[in-house]
Amino acid sequence: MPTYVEVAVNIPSIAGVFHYHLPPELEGRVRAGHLVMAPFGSQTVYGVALGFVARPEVPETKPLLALVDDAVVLTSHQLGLAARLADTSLAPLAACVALMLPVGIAQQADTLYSQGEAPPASPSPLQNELLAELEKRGPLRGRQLERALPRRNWRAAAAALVRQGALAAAPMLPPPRVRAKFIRTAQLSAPPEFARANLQGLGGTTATQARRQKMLEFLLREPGPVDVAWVYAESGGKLDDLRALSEQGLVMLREQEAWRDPLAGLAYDPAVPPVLTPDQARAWEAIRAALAEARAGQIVRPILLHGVTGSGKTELYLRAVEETLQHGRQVIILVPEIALTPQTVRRFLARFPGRVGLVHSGLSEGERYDTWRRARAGGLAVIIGPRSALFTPLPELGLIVVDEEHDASYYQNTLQPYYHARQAAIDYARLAGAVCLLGSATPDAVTYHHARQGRITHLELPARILAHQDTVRAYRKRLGEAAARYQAAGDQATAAGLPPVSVVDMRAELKAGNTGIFSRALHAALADVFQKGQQAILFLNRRGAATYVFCRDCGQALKCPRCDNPLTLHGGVAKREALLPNQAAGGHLICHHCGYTRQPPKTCPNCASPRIRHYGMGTQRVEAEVQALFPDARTLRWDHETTRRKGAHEVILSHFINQRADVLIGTQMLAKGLDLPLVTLVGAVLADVGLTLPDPFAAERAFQVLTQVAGRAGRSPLGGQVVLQTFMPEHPVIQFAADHDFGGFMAQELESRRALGYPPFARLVRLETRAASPASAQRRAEDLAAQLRGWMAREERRATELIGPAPCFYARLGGEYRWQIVLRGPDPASLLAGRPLADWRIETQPQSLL
DNA sequence: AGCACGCCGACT
DNA sequence: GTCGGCGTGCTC
Repeated sequence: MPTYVEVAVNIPSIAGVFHYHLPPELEGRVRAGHLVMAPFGSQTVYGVALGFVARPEVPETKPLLALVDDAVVLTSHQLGLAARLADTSLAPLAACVALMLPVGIAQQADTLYSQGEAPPASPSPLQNELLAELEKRGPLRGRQLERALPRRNWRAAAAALVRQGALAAAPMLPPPRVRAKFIRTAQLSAPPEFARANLQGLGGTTATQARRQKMLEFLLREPGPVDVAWVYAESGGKLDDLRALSEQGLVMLREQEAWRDPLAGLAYDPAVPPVLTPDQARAWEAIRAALAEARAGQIVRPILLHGVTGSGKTELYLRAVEETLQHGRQVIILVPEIALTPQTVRRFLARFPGRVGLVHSGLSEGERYDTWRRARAGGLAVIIGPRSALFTPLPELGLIVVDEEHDASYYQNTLQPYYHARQAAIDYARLAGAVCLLGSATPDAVTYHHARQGRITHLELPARILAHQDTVRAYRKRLGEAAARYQAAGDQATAAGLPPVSVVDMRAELKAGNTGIFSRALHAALADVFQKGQQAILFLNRRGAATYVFCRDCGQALKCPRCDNPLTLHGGVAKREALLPNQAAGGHLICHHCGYTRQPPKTCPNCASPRIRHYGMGTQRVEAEVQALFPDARTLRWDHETTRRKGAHEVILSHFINQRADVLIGTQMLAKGLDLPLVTLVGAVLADVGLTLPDPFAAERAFQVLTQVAGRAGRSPLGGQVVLQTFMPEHPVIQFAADHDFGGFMAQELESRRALGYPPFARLVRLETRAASPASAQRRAEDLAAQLRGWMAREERRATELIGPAPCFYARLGGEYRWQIVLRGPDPASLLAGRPLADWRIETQPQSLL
């Protein structure tokens, strides 16, 4: 009676799991979490053993072919997390398992094509191209042919040729792309006295003799095994010399596994932990207690560490890490994608030298693999990285930190599974018996609500700590300013207020005859900052900017007469003309809720002003304006265009931090947790952009981005100020942001979510389809809506509501037309479990309905 | 993902 | 009559 194994095959789009039996040679060797090779249809694939079953689902099973690696690729907790992710995201289990495999370890199967014996009978042009390609390049894999003949149906052409015998096709499984790296080491193997006695008579010519002598002398100084490359460098010798010494019994040659360490060569100073403020000390007690409870085997609630920018959250992370490490457990620290600057990492490196592993997109495949392997072997105790770092295998996970937990980069929406790393971290911590620590200055509405309800432990750090005493001292010295002008700051931990925010009504500017993009107040503030040699940030909200249509006299955005949703402009004018009078604009206005369409009006329906504009300007435009007004100011742009190059973020940032520019002009990226000491002015060029998007999460996003960007000012004893320019000065989001009133904003936002039935008071599922024509997308959406209504009726789901179908806000993406259906209710995802919806894009925790 | 099977239109 | 388009369904 053979053993049956359940396997998730490494083809992410395959929904099911499959049963195999163990051949005799693998009996007793395979465990859950092992990477195995299995026959699958006509191909051979990699897969992950999930566990054993007593009785296979099918009468005939095939045998597993091989065990790829003796160590498991997924820990038991990771297998649990994969199953949980598959359940909650409705994605195939194989896709969730694939998420946790290091890139390159499990290649996907392919077919190798080579020229056949028989001549092709009347080949088509495509077949000739295919054969010519093989003639030129030799045998090719399917993936290579795909690239050589993109978007052509070469597979059918190839199949016909195979039938004729003009082409040979063989299934193949590429070997894992990454391998451990080995280096050769040398070590003295004889007692030093013996080696010294043998320094003469090492054979060969005098030159050879001298080289080998040098080698021995070097090894006499080095106690342990050393990389042979060093030995060569010291002696001018090579492997033959070492071999000769080895034969004489003087030297031992060995192969040693080497880690490719991305942090090698990064300098840091060990740091001493500072004294905690009373707020920090209180929070720390709660965190320490939770860590102790978790170690005692209790399930502990996640913790929200809620503190304004600069309130000392990072120090608490560091203490929690230290405490966890002291008990022999490991830590994962998730950070937003962009925050992975040396600035962030250095504090952890300084505190835990040699124990920190860094995961990020800039690593080579080999470096990433080695970090993964080292973590799995227990050689790294702290892993820092973006959302994917959550899936680093660790033998005994004790703590997961999610820094800036509200950050949008924790949500994956490009590939299946569509999941939120914050939720995954909470689930994973529970499975692994670890503590999950969430930190933010502006927590997500859902997190915040749960913290208020007690489902998450809520710890607050209300006071700000002054930072950057040293930088500011240097600044004062340089400019010779009287230090007395600033309040004397203590050596450590002095409370500092949040910067004052002024709201500028751009309608009044217009009435006063100022038609420029900067108000008089912002202009004066910029002049002051430049004159003092300080720095400024100009923030431009791009989200929704292109379609924001509003009246420049009364500030009203145009709304749908049927459902009061903001109307959006489609097919409008080119961006550079966006601030010209309306007659230049074409296109039409659409409501994305109900489909209402109209021409852009000539006058404002609210106040009859003819000055209706749609807004659109880029960072280039702002930069040009600054240069025109302040010819001496050095500008620096930080936007999508200037950061496309790898490492560009770091370059721009260090440029600005080192004061090689006076003003940084950028988009959303500016809002991330950057620490820019000399910035004393933040200007939001048009703060209301993004408020009028037809999305239930628009207000929260806009508030977050404004609060975060305002927090960039005044992080030092120099103080600072924020200027928000707006056409809607009375809008609550602008008001709450200006008052730094997170609690007030959230109270109102949650009340409105409750009234309208949005998360956290209901759950949403977003189903999206894409098609080449709008009509076919619409038809598919309507067909599914009918089907969904049928299922809802059959299951008597009266509390579940179907919204739509409607075209998505971003109705065209990559040449395809998008339509969507939204389900809302207590548990709408359960309606879809197990349904045949493979070609639909389904998000169970949508972060936007655009 | 691959690949077979099966059903329709346009070529030798 | 066959080739080849691609829609559907299956792989333990």
